[in-house]
Amino acid sequence: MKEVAKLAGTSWTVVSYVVNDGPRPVAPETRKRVLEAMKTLGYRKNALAQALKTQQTSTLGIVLPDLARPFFSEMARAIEDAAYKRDLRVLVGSSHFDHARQAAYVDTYLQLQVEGILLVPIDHQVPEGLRHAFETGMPVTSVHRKIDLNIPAVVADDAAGGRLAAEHLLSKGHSRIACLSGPREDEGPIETRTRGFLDALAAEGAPQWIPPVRCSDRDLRQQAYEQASRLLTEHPDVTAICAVTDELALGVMRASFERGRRIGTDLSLISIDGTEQTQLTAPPLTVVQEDFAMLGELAVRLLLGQEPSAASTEENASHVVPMNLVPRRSVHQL
Amino acid sequence: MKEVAKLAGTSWTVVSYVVNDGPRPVAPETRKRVLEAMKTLGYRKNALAQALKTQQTSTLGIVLPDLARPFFSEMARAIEDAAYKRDLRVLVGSSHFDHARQAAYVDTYLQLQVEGILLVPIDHQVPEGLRHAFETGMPVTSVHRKIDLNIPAVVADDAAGGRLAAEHLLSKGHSRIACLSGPREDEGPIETRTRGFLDALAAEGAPQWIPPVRCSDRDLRQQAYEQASRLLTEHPDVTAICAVTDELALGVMRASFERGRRIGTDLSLISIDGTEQTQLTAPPLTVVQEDFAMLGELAVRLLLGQEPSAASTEENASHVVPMNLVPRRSVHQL
DNA sequence: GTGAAAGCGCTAACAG
DNA sequence: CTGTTAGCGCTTTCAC
Repeated sequence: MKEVAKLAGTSWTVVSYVVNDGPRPVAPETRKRVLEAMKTLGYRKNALAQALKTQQTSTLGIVLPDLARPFFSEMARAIEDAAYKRDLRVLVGSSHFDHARQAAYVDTYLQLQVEGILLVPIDHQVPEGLRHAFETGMPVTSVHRKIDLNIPAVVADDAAGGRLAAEHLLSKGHSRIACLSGPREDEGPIETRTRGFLDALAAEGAPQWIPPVRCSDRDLRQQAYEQASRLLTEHPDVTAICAVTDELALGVMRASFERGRRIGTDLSLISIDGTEQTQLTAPPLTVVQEDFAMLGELAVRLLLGQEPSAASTEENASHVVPMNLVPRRSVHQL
Repeated sequence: MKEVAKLAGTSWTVVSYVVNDGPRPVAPETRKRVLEAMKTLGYRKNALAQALKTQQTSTLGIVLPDLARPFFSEMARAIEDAAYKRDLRVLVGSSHFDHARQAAYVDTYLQLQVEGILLVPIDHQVPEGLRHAFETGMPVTSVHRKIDLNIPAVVADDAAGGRLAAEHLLSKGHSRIACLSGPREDEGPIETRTRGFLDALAAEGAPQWIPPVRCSDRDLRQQAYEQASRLLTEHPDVTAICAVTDELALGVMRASFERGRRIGTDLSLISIDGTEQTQLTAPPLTVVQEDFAMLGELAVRLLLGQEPSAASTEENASHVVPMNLVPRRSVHQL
């Protein structure tokens, strides 16, 4: 900067003024000289120094379980897009479902003076250090699952998701409907979806036919396949399956493929998530789709305090983004 | 820091010494007091200030086309993992195949004084500003495709990938083999794979049966499906298809599903990429797999100058990571 | 073993 | 309109 000032024959203050276009006016003449000097020197402001001075890093930190899983990577993209629009950069880290790593990322981000932390938590536990940071003013919002009554959250309407799936299957005349779900938890998206599904079934006077088939967390994708296989053999008369996540649904597709049951023709399948991969399956999957774009948008708005904090309906400041039924080819009329 | 110093009844210098565990020794007694003070005050070092002083941000910048596409998100994860191991944080941005946005990210990262930039380029063009940065000492490496003879790159052995696919199909007795490829380019991974495939076919005395079917970049996934459909109708006697990317392969699966041709039974399919989603298809896809972990690892090593710069075989400092055949269920013996 | 002081590159009073 | 100056929070010589 000094260099630029010298070359332009002025003081660095003025250079700062033109770089930031303020806060004081600069004579057009001077400005031109400065601009020129910047060009020839290839000057680029040091965002670090600027941040140190202004206390504004224009950077967000994201911690999520696994950057390579479609569900999370679509979330990450949505968040990144929302951030980009607002001229914010994002640091991203995968926790790999490891509490220590999750906490480590939170800590680093704190040290880096991010403007806020977006956490897609591993489970309900609040990472070491995050609570304190939040209470002392660091903006924090949890995404996809709530971890604390006070920490704002933006989650999908998982219960409605389950309900939509159930209603859709019912409306197509199914009654022997199975549900493929994840490990039983106390709370969390998986459980909420499952419950929403089951409740809707009951509400429509078609109570659960067989209990939800549970896949354990370890090696989930393999589990999905195995449990689905078991399901199909033990209950050959099942006519429709609701998979609580897309990955689970893919397991069902494989299992039914191997048993010669054609999805969308003699077995219906619906899943909840709606990641892009479900468009590309054979046949394309009917899904209840999470609105990732809105989720991301809302998450950064909430983080930046640009959202009316719709604590109206919820006990805390959490926002709920709607889920939508996207009919494709995997559900047939019975 | 001052606070901590005061509470510990010493000077901030000493606090710095204990925080960094150096460069001067500290009396165990004093150290304990400082540590205590840090705890009670919840002190966390300001990484910005530290970076400003030391000129070390411990941060890498990544720019890639689309964070949500499995191919890139697996790359991103691999890079993130490699970075995490070395205590480096990563900023990530999606260019969305937009040159301006790609350049914008490069520029921001430069301003943020990252220690290096990892670019997964949109095409062969070197983004505005990147070349200059590189030439003035900023570590830069391009990943997945080369953009410049001087800028180090780490790419997969795409030609070998194509060859492996061809050889595998041939070894299973196929001869009416089609190739589903992307838009024709001058160079780049897609083209290299295609060429490798074709060359191997010729080398094995089984020259191309029909020319590669090209999908244009616009709406690639839809194209894959449509072109595959066309291929199957126009050439019903095709017995094996090599899709040059996983996304293309998914299109083939859908098209063949609709035509009642069972993959792995009466139509063989192999694809190149090997993203995780190919394990979950029905049937699981036989693929030529890119070693993302090694790619990421190598990329950051190269970036940090920790790699012997194996310019031996290549004209520039690019590294080539091997590709591996992963036989699954989608290729049948003829 | 400890402390005072300079300075990383920038912003923003505050004078001129 | 422009220039001087004092820090932002930290590291690190250099004296004590």
